[in-house]
Amino acid sequence: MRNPDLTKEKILVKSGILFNTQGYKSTSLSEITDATGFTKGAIYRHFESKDKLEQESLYHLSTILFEKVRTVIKAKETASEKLHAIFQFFSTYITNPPIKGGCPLLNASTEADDTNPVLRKGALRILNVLRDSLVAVLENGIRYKQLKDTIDVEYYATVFIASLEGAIMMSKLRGNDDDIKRVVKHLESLVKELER
Amino acid sequence: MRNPDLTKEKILVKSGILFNTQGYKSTSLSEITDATGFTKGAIYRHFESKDKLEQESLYHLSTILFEKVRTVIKAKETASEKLHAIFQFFSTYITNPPIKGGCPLLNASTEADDTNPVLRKGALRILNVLRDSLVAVLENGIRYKQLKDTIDVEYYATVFIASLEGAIMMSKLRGNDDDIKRVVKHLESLVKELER
DNA sequence: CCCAATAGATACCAATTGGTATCTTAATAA
DNA sequence: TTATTAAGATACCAATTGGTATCTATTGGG
Repeated sequence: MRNPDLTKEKILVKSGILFNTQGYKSTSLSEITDATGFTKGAIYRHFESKDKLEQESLYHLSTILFEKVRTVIKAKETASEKLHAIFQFFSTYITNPPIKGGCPLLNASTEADDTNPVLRKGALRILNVLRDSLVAVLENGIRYKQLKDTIDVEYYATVFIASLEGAIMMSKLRGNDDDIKRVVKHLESLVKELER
Repeated sequence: MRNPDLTKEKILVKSGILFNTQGYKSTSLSEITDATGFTKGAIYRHFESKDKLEQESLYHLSTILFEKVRTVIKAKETASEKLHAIFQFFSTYITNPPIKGGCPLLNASTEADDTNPVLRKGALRILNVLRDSLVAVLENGIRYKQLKDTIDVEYYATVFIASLEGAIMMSKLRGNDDDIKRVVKHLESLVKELER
């Protein structure tokens, strides 16, 4: 009947949804107990404080995100195809959200003011991993002669992430995928220019 | 001595900073009384509820933003120069923030989940005004033969805003302007292609 | 100069916050 | 089967939350 590992997992899943939709500080313990069906006693057995739960929850959200991105990348052969797949993944982010409440990077980053170093650190990690993934795809594309070797990979990785994240914000706000589709279209044309 | 209009203005200014840095729901009335030096009595005389204060505060923030953008645009002649000036304005947003706590659009939009229609509406309004401004600049550029007449203005306005907002998120998170500068560089080159 | 209106301060309210101490119940090892 | 450990529930805590009722003091109009 009892399964502490599963309990912790359930708490992470449910609180992750709440944190990602309502914000970390604005989500109360009682909302988490309501959502999970567990009591405060159970939560504080698995997490030493709410801050720690927020931290682990963000980490949990990011691993879900990375997993999705990684499988999307792995499924394709060439750099262009991989980039195309990543863009496609983001363009369905609003209409078919893999994680409720929008992008965890955007959410955590926005909430992370100077008074919340934990969220900031977590968000920074997501940004770095995401960037490293894109840089790797671009570098491999250059190595295997799929892309021009004059490409500034950091530059394009930055442009890709910024455009996609901004577009997610816009599309989520508007409630449709018009904006993200426009941006993806633009990024597609950008990638075409990078091909050799 | 007493000046109710000034009092209201002061409350809006101070609470605006707090809301924009810490978030709307996470900022408490007591933080606002501490920051303004006024008491709850004063605040509730000018604003019927905290929700209303949040709403008016966001509106106040947005007018500051629009004012800045508008002067930046007005100071230039051609469409390219206007766009250049807007990009420049955004590129100094992190190192020299006109409003503490990052972009009000990004912040309000991220916090505005389905349970906060007031913030959502305010954010949507900012996005629309911003977009309309860019569209107007592009259309005028076309009209006066500065830009190619084949341009999809909505498309480019979206790409501009998404890139800039995403870049602001990244640069604010990283604590430097590397990312926003990269993105602006990219947008500059985009504009070059639009010129005729 | 005084008085009515209003700006703002003070004092309260129930509800909720994160957190803790304690208790019960379920699983496990002997 | 029983004793031990740990999982989770219950009951509490002080502090804080948004909000209100009341009170004081300042203001401008007559």
